Amino acid sequence: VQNMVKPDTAAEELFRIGEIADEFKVTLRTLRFYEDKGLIGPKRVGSSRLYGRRERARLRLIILGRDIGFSLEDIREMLDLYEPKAGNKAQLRLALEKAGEQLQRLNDQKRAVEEGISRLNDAVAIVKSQLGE
Amino acid sequence: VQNMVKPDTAAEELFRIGEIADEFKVTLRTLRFYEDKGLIGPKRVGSSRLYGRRERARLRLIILGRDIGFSLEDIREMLDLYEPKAGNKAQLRLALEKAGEQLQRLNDQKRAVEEGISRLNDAVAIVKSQLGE
DNA sequence: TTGCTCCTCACGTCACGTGAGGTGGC
DNA sequence: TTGCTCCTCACGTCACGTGAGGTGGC
Repeated sequence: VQNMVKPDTAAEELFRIGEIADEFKVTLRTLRFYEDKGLIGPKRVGSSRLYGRRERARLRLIILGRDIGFSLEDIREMLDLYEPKAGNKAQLRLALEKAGEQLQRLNDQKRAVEEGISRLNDAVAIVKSQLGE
Repeated sequence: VQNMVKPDTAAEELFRIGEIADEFKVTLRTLRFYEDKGLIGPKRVGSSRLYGRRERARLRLIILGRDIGFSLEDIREMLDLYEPKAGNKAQLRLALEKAGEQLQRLNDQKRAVEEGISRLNDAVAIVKSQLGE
């Protein structure tokens, strides 16, 4: 029979920068840059970086936010929302306000992307007919 | 009775840089930058710039492309598609290829934006409940 | 020893932002 | 003369890209 009891003192799984870069499809430079800006703080062994659960969770949010058009500074502020210490009411209200503005921008962006898709499709159709296909 | 005949030798309507900036919601600097990069070429009267129909049409496409994530260099190449001289078959095929890749990216981007919208909405709901509203 | 992966500077790039200092015509 | 709008440099900024030159352990 297998042992049903696993010690939760099991060491956290740690990844090297190259593995993280592959996982999130970013460059090493990008990961170091985000660290420089205070967005993440991997552990160190010697001079090498090691990324755990917390850093990977933050990275997911950073990259999502970045792809959506947030500045890294905005993202840094928002990340605090997901940290347990974020209990300050005034700060939460501020985050709500920012989120509202961003939702507006996101909807605008979605419309722009959709318009772009349809325009590109139109252009492709025209070019194809010009090529006689 | 009104005159039904309008001379089509009527002077083209020309706009100053400030008017164009308002219309397209960009800065003067942006318009001068695009000119510097060869994307537009307004007429000059003395040192002042004057924008006609052609420039405004190009600007619409430039800004749409930019908002959608094209580089200005990509946009410059694409603009040639809309110019009458673009008859070269090889060039049209190349544009088709580029358009296909871009459609792929646009669809990815649309999905990212949609995911961002729903994540932000989720976060807003959580924060609101924490604030007891 | 050779490869691989990691490291730290540090300059380059892209798309503008932001003054500085000045001209032109209502 | 004062305001307004326009002009040309030219340095700054943001989010990295891209080497240069070097270290560490399988």
